[in-house]
Amino acid sequence: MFVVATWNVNSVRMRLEHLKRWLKLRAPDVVCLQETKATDKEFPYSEMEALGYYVAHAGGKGRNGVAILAREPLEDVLVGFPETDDPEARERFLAATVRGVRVHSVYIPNGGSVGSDYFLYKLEFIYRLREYFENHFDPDRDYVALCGDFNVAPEEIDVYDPELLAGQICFHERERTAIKLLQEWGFVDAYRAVHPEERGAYTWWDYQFGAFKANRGMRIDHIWISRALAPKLKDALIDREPRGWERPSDHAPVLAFFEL
DNA sequence: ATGACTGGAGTTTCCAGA
Repeated sequence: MFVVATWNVNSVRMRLEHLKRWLKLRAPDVVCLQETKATDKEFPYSEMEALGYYVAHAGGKGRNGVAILAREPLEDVLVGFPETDDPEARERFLAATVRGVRVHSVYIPNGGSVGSDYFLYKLEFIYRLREYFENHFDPDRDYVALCGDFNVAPEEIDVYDPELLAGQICFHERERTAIKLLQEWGFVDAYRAVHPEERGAYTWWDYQFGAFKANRGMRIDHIWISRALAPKLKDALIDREPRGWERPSDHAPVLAFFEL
């Protein structure tokens, strides 16, 4: 089995013990991390290598930051969108090839408040992702995985209260339209493919309001795979366990299991 | 009705997160 995971750790330095514990527990082959909140210099390379992982990291000071860990060497590492020189994208978009799969660790901007400049940047970022996949891959031939914190819950069943959250950040119609267009390039949502009807399956819960205990959350972290890769998918799950550990990330990891 | 939590920067308070 070839196991691919994604996890927004909300600071790799604050979460280092959780990350190490979880890597030993689940032993995934590939892990995409987001919100490492670390410069490349601050990233704990040696700790990951000690656990048997090769590492690619692209980060900055204090915010953002994405990484890919893999048990095999990472080939053709790409930082940021290849056709633009958006410095922020260099902390939010990282790609590498592992076992013939082109893996992307992406941290789509949160977007701040609906209608702000930052919200427009979020939409633009999603449209640029669509263009990138259009320009570089064929969804019916290439093994592509898009993993990360998308900051968008695609469907009503992906949020705890669709009426309350309609029009709010991460569930606004414009975000959902953009993310749908990205998916229509040729991606299959791994978790939803395995659990098509399941409600209450979330990957993020607010630190406040006892949200995790009450399971008031949103499914905003995803592993999307190209149609070509989809027949190899055997299982997918959201690992709620580390969200219950002491001083956790506010996100839970998502895992997808393949027979390549 | 409002706030309620966390991490980081950098200063003792603010911003961003979602």
